[in-house]
Amino acid sequence: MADTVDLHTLEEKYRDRWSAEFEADPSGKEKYYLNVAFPYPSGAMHVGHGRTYTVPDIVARFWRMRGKQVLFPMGFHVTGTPVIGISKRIARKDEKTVWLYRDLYGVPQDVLDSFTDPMVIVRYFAGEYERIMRSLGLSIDWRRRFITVDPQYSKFIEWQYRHLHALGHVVKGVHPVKFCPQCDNPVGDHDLLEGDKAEIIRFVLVMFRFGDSFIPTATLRPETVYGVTNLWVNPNVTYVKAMVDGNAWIISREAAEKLKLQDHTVTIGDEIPGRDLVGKKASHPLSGEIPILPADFVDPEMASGMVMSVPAHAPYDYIALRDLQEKGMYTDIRPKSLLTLEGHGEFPAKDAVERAGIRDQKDPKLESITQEIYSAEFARGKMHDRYGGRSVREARDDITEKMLAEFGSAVLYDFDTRPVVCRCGGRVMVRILHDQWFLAYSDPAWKAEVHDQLGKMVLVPPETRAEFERTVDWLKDWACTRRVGLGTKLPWDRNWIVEPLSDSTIYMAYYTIAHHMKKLPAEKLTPEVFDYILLGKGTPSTLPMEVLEPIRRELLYWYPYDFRFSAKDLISNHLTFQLFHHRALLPPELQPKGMVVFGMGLLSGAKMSSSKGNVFLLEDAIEEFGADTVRMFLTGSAEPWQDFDWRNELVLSVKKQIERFWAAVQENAAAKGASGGALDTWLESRLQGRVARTTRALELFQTRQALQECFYGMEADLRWYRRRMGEKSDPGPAARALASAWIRLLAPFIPYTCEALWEALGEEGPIAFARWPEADPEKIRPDAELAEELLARTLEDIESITKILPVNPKEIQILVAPEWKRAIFVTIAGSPEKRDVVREIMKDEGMRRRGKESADAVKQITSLIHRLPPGYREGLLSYQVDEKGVFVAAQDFIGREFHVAVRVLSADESSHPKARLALPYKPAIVIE
RNA sequence: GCGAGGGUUGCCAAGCCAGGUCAAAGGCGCUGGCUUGAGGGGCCAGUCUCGAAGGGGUUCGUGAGUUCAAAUCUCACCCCUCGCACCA
Repeated sequence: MADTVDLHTLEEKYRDRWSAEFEADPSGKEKYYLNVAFPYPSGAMHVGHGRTYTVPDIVARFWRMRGKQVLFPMGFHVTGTPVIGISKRIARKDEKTVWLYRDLYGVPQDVLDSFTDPMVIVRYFAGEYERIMRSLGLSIDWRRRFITVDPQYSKFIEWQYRHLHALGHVVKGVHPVKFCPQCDNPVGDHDLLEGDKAEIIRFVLVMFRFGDSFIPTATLRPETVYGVTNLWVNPNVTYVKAMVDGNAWIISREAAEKLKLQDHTVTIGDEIPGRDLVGKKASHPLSGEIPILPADFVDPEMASGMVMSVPAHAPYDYIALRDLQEKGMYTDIRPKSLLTLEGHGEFPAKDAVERAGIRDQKDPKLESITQEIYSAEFARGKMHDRYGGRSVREARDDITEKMLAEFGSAVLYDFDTRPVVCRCGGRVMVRILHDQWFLAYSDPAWKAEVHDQLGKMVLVPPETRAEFERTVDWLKDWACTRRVGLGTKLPWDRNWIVEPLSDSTIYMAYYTIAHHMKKLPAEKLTPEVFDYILLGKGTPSTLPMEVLEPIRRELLYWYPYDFRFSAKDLISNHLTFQLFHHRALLPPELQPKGMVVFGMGLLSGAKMSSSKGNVFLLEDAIEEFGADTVRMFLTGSAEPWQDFDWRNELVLSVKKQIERFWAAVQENAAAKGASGGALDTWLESRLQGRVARTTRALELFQTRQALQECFYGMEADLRWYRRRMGEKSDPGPAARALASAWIRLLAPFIPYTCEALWEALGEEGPIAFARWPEADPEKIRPDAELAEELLARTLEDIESITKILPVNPKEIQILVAPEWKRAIFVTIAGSPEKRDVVREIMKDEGMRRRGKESADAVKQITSLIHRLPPGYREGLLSYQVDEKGVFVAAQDFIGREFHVAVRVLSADESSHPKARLALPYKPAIVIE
């Protein structure tokens, strides 16, 4: 008996043997192609990555053993900006970054010194990823590895974008972005110190004429211009007169700065104190001449810093006006209603303010009331007939258009919350970018294609379907080009780089041909070449058909992919994007077939985060526990789509379990016991069920469920088998069969251990290609399983009794129920309608003669049947179990268990009062 | 705030869609016993609570409801996770 193994030696040995074992070429076998979202190699792998890649590996190994030709490839995503930032921080010896890379990730100093070049970083970590993935035992075809800036891959991107452009899916547009004037760059939410939730809002500037100038008031509700009674200006703020595109505007200084970034030429001129404007008049063609009034709530940082007042419909305006009027000022101004809203009076703002008991314009409740009125009026409001009589929703669009076209209005973008601060400390503003290219995901026709595609796909788990469908509806145009970062240049506009998410949408197809592409010079990979390889169109001139034809054949062999795996955070972008691109670029027969979405990883209950240092490095985990332990823990503690929690103490117990498995297989495989009797039949029968359920679980990607069956379940069966057999005898042939099947069932999960055992048992060939066990229905013996179940249940009963009894038992009697009770059992258990059963039974002459005894039995048996597991109950109906025979055969066993003599007899042979309690499959037990 | 998913007995986690089979699988931890090579070994049992007989009582985020019957169905509320865009 080889008790322990040196896992590390063992793993190293097979790692070498496996180096090229999983290279997969087209063959006569049915293919199975699965892939995972590739990593961005900017740091070390942690155990969370470990699970992301182990789950598909288990699936790959499973199908391989089931005889499919399996492709499991891997590449690296290196496009984008993060590594550029990292290299800069390394160059300026940023403390936190150096700590992260040198101390946490363990990058050697000389390597770290070269990290000032971003390409060095990604190449280094791509190498590290491969090394660690190999040590984790991933069955990847490494010949196909590529990174997203390989020149051949860039050619592939160029081909895609030319097509998307030609199809009208890539369009040019204007795009407001968060922008830091200090950095002179757009900033993403992750670049922000403050205000990362701020959204860009589009305001319409309503231009009020004020002498030779304009006062632009910013609003989200331009249709309310008909209800304007006055303007608001903050008397304590100093405004400026600025020349904007040749016209004089009176706005806040902040607003002037904003306008500069939004396609306006702005020259700031004289200052104008707010209080100087108070009491003067302004006018607009749609509202007439109105006065300018003072209000403290007017914020110079908000939009233009000028506000038009609609007291009938805007609570702030109503309150500010009321405050003034209570002091006896401007009492001639009346709110002016512009729409009707069901459930509200003429002036909804007034109703709401009064209902909420708002005191003045500083009341914090005003915010929510404003929101409430705004939503209600937008959803259900109807303009008065004199203002067109349309719904607010429609009127707003009309009036916006009209104002922009005829009344000199402009658009001003601003944030909904403030402040928004860049990491550099500078104030972030909205800037309009031009010439930005977009993927037109908002196109309804394109969306419809993706909905259609989703309908044809298998989504695991099924709950994600709703989220995918929502995402498709919700998606807007996606800015798909960048000015900075690593990546492929947009072929027709070389000032732009294809954005990182946008260059990784159909790369799964590239894996199928990547190893061929590597051998071809990039400059020969013209669009025509890809047209031929991917679409079968044309005759490329740069390369001979003898070269291209096998490449296309390989693509067609593997593609489309069967399943794509990824964590759930990619649903709202990548996983959905790739469906758009597949539909746009590839024919119907090459569309994706399924996706599996993972949960996230926790480390001892806390979120795993590299930047916070709360990570457990995968390499350390493999070093400490062994690759198999890591794999089994990561896939056995939760199903792939559930979040999992890495806890060292739990991992350690998994390691012990594997060691137990190792010893148990050795012991049972070497067993020489003679062909066993009923017990071997039982074990063999159990095994068939385990095999069937393990297989089923893996077909459904349920790694945890599969392990429950093929690890813990098998172990429990084997334990019972050994316990029943007793110490002395040697395990029989069923145990040897189990050992062989067991190794293969676990091979996808713990391949190193299983490969070693497979070899130790003298089996031919690598276990990765061994035949997956199949359940043999001939060997399933429900009667044998029922008999053991009966025994086990009775054993439990005896145990619970002996525990309660304060005395040491000297003898156990098992009193089996008489035949007539079994007849009742069969009648009741077999009857769908339990109520009439009693009457039926009592019709029988023999039953009636027993009187109360049979009536009691009916009651007891009904209650017993109610408690039996359904499978067990049905089994007992279909198969006769000779109760007495079972207990007599197990007499020695029971005696051994309890160290007392055991007698088995029929209940009607005993005069003991307990004897009357005997029920079918629940014998009376007398312990004395 | 919006969209999606989730809250089960010390912990992890089945069960919930198809209501009774559920005091509720399995693993971990802990407790006790056995193993007459004790130390990260194996086996057996217990682990909500009461019980001198295999049984009873109270539980499945909170509160209501439907039903003969609810962890499972309905409604409301509380809490957690993921996503909310140019970022991998």
